[in-house]
Amino acid sequence: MTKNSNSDGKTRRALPKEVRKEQLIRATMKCIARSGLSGVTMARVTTEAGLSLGIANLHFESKEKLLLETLQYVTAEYNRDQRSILESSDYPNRAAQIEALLQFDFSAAVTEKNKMAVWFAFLGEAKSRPTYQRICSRQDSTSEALMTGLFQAVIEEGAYPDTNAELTAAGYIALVDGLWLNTLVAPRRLPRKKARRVARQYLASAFPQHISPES
Amino acid sequence: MTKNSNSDGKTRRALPKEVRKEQLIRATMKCIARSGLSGVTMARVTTEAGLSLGIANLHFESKEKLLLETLQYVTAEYNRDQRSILESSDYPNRAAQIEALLQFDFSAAVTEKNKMAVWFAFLGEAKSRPTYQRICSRQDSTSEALMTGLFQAVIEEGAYPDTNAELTAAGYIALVDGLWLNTLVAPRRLPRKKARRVARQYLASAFPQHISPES
DNA sequence: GACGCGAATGAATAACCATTCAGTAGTTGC
DNA sequence: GCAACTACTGAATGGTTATTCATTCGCGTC
Repeated sequence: MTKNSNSDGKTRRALPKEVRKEQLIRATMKCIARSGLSGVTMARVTTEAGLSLGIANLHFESKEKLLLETLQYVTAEYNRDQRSILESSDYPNRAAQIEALLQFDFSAAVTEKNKMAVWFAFLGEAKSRPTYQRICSRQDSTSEALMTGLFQAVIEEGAYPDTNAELTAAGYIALVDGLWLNTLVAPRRLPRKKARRVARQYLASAFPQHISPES
Repeated sequence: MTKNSNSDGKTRRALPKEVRKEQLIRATMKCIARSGLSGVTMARVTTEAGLSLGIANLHFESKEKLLLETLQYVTAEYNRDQRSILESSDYPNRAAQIEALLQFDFSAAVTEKNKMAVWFAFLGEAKSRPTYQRICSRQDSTSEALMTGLFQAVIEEGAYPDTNAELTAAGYIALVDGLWLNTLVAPRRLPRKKARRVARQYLASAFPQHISPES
């Protein structure tokens, strides 16, 4: 065994920048979930990470940058995975693609408490901070356009003359945001699976020939 | 003319507690909208109100209480008016009642920028602050139950065997939240009237015999 | 096993901000 | 027009917290 056991942190240990950064970002997420954005202090974050006070300023330049990178960490993953579903041409049909989107949006990984807390903490401040706003806009033009395109194709396939793809996509995006928010704030009242059933019912009533309201 | 003209504030003027409190609450709303919850300071609030630093502690006991009363100010009005629509028996039929709900949720008064900013600023912190959570839960059991009851009655009237009142109500509540959020953060992408059209489409596809998808 | 480098520490610093309160001025009653 | 009272002011206070940096320590190299 080397002098620095990797288990618990009695001994100080030099580690590559990337490892420390991720460690601090995860600690920041926990702090935001536990005490809100305004309750985040450098002392709390570094204690949570089991490191010393100065470390956050060493790896990130300032608290502001630590917060920004934390937000980016959460959104980047979501955007990447959602994009890959929307842009894929590997699904047997469009119904399966929409189904995948639904499963993804309410998967345990996406709706993880810490991530949702970070997301909405920043959204709450987004209106007054252009930087947050830019990072937060997961429903950016591209994603919304891709989704509208998918829905339009489904509408043509299924002959749903009364359904408007653009409004349905905007609705789905907003509905998911709202369901996440309600699930985060009151998981008792709206557990994840119920949230998914609600979203499914939305899609089923827009595209009855493609999506069934049950499971 | 008395020594204290009520026009501009050169002269100091004693006013009843209620007037000052409302003045300070309005200033707080503006500050939250401008700089976010974490950017609110007593100095900013009192400057915005055109008063001196100490006044907020005089009328509210602490900053925390000022913030709490600001949140209550915003939610109380919403809850009162929404309740009165849900509990009224004066509508010619249930379709009109739902229509009123929709008009109300996307009226200019309800979606006013300052109010929405306050609402979501607190929601962003709600998970970690039980007090905020309690005040914020507009979708409290009672309202949700009333809405579910209304939808259930409509389902029976219209013979929509595949529609689930409970899920539809939960969905409407979440959709409204999500639409508000998107409208607040990116009014360009989702202007108020488009948000209303999205919500209308949701209700129209759940209750096609009662609500039409167009205006 | 000593040298050097970069990672990590945490006491000290400085900025910020809620709260206090002694003083000021408007208001009311007589 | 004079008290007595109340609303209001803002400089001073003290607590909190981001940031700095001199020092410590681990680790690879020779």
